[in-house]
Amino acid sequence: MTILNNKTQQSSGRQGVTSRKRTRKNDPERVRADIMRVATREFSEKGLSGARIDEIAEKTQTSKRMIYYYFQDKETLYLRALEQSYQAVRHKEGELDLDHLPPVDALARLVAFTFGHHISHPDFIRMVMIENIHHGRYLGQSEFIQSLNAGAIEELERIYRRGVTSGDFRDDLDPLELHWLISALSFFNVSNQYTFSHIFNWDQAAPDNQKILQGHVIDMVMRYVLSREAMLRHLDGQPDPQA
Amino acid sequence: MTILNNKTQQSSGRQGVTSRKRTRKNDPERVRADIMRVATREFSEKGLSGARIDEIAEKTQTSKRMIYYYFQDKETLYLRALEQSYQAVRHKEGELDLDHLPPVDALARLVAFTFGHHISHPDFIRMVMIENIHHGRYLGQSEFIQSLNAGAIEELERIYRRGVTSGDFRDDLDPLELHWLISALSFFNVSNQYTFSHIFNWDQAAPDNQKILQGHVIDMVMRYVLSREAMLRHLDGQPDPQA
DNA sequence: TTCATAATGTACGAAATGGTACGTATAGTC
DNA sequence: GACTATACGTACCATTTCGTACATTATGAA
Repeated sequence: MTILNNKTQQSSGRQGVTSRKRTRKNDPERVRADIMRVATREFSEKGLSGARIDEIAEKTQTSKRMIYYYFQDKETLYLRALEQSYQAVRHKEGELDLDHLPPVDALARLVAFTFGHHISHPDFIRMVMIENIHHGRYLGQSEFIQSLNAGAIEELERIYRRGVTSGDFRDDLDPLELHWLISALSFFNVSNQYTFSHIFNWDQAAPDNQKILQGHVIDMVMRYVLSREAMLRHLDGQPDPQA
Repeated sequence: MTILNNKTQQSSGRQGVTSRKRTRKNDPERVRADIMRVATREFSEKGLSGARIDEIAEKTQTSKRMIYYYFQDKETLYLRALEQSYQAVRHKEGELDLDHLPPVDALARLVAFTFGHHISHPDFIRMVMIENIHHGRYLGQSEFIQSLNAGAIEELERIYRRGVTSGDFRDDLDPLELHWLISALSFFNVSNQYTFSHIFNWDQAAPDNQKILQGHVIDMVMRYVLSREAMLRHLDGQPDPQA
């Protein structure tokens, strides 16, 4: 039972250069954010059951005690990490500034952005995958995420309506279903890159191939949405007359 | 140290109706298959780290000992379950009998089948999701899976080539990339149904909506693959002249 | 200054969990 | 029937892992 009792004089030797005494600084916001940052990475990498609270604590500036102080238990911590993941990828409306573009260009750009945005946030993708493995049980508990994403398709809706009005787009599509199609292609590109690459011995993540796939996705969506007339122009490679 | 030693006369009371004595029957194949069946379900439901060997053992007719006897450790068991999942969904070439159909019809049918096939095998989808969470580390160890899927796109390749020859399809597509597009749409439909349904308050799994989505996917792929001429026929709703 | 409350650190515990030691039974071969 | 390799069961162990008891310090208000 040799318990070393080095309470005093035991300094982490990291944050205090001037004061060598143990002058603890209370900084709840920082501690919370620190935990969240580490937890999000751990959960997204290893899943809810794979992540270890002790490991999260170690990678933190603080202790395991604080995790349970700010978040009741592992599941709550996971839920908060999930929420933060969703929040982190949510881009502000109008950030793309698409409303001034002709519908055809606007849609092409939105699809291109969505595709790239998914690539830029692999840990978000992983969190969503993990959450789906859990049948969306935790997401269902979060009214926060629901409200957050409620307006996620407003931008697409505006573009689509403009396109229908201008005659560039067919008028029989549902923006939600269109969003589903775009999401599917963008999501799969990140989520399944490992298995797909392995099985077909094809380096899907290689920049060249990513460019090819992005081109396919954009073109595929455009061809699906364009009206008959716009499609003919598209097939003939003619520029948009409005441009 | 009270150890109850009820070795004899301790019968599970399940499998033997006639013989009341403990007449154990050696049946390696059955034991192995039993373990595999349970393990596959457990892993696909809870992931590699979430699944519990003890729980798998409990749901088995046999004991934990046997799991380690036939499979060295948890990871090997997972790998075998992964392999079995891939094997289970692999359908035989020609099973669909598409080669006698005109290319346009054949492709539409292949897409429809792929979409439905994914729906019919949710645990396979889950295993693939889980494996991607693990960066495809285990799949990489299995030459079995790779050889299994090598010919997975041969059917699509044949159809595509026929379509190019007949003039129904454009000639600038790569069958592998085409397969990627079809897979993405079919996979996402199962993998992300929980989060997507929740976020947009839309019951994606409802039969009506599944029909709608399947229609979108088929039509989207067709529009992407059709040649200019075939596209015009398609847009005008005219039947395939070859039919 | 006093005092209450929020914030933090250390050590520990109970249960879960992957894996194994050890012994027994089965079945095919000679 | 004797023998041996394979198949199988029970109890157990070492470690991991989530979570907490308990003590202490910081901070702001009265």
